[in-house]
Amino acid sequence: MMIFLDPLRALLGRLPRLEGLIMIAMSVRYELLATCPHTGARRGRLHTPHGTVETPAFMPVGTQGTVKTVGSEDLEAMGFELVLSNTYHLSLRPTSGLVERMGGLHKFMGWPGSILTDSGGYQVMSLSKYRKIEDEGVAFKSHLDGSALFLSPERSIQIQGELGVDISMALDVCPPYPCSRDEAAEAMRRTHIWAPRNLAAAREGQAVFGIVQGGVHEDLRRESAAFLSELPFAGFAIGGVSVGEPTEMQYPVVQLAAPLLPADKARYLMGVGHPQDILHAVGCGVDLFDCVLPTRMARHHVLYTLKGRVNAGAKRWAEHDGPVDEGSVFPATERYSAAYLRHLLKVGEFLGARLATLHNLSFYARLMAEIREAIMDGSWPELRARYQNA
RNA sequence: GCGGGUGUAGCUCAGGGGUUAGAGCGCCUCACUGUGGCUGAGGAGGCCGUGGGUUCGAGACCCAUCAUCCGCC
Repeated sequence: MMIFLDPLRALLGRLPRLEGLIMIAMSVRYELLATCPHTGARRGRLHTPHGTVETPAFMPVGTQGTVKTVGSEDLEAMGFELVLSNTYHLSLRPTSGLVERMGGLHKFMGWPGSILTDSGGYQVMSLSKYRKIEDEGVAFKSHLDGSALFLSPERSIQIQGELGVDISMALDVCPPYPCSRDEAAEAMRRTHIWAPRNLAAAREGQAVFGIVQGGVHEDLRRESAAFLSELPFAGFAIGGVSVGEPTEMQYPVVQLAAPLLPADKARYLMGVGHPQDILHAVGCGVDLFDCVLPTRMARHHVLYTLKGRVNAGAKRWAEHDGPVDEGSVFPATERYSAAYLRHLLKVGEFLGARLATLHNLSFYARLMAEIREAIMDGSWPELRARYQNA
């Protein structure tokens, strides 16, 4: 694999905009405030053009420029400072050009906080039957109407620049699980070839995060972390996890990769996860998370509680005149009984999905707030105990 | 009151003499990880209205009865 590194470094050395890249990285800056006395957890701040993100932080997923069923005012009220959106989906509809003409994604969705966009790398996996990967980029056939969309690293970064987001993710190749070692190595190779091309395509002030690949293979993960760490990314992500692998295979990857990433930059674990997964990863030194679970589970009638997930559509709630989650009543949902929520969910009313989403996002917001607190005051073991059934 | 129809799973209904009675919806449990906006996988649940009869054998055929629907007085 080392055979790929030298030509890439040579290529990087010839990039005309390399000097500017150092400045670009400064538009997003990570500030370390404290480390946990019990684990490798880090308490920090991520400074972006749209404010400060207290870390560790969770990003609600807003693929189509909206966190499904909730508004930007709701996200603000729950205390979120950073949301995730998506290059592939927004470039199909309404197109990045339209968003740019409307003043950028922040203004378009009425969101004053920070935004990070996935590059389309995840769609390389999730929409695998609609695309073909080459070294030049990924040729998609739109899942909507079959029209062509070519995402190269340059194009993905350009689109994210037009969207005007705070953090652009590098286009990578996210392999599924299970996959052969050869597939994982090939995905990593392409991700590495593309890494400097992503950086070179960035506008002035556009922060780009690099993504570590390597599947479940220790040597590949080491190689990927080492390779990417030498590039002037504004932050680093661990990709290619939460793609179907069992928990016991995900944890060692995080444990290995997180500490290998530069300590002065933010570390982002993509697509994770369950509350337990987040607690584990924070303990390994991860600062940022995103996951569809709280929002998708809500639409599937499942609420997160400290006692575990609860099916809020179950019949046992039919005449329950109190909240589903007795222990934690969140402001957005406290006035509605479990009986009413169940009714809304069962008949498919939008409000049901919205209330469940508000509940789950509030749960995740509180989890992250308590994580940040526990790192500072040393109460990490107590926090782990509190969430052991969540 | 007369004539006709229908009674099978919580609901709507298949099955019209031959192993252990089925479907859709509903119900229950589990799954969902950088979102293709209610998906997927399992499971529970029936004295086939009631009582008699025919038959080796009845959810099915016969008689009675009850319930219910439609039409006519």
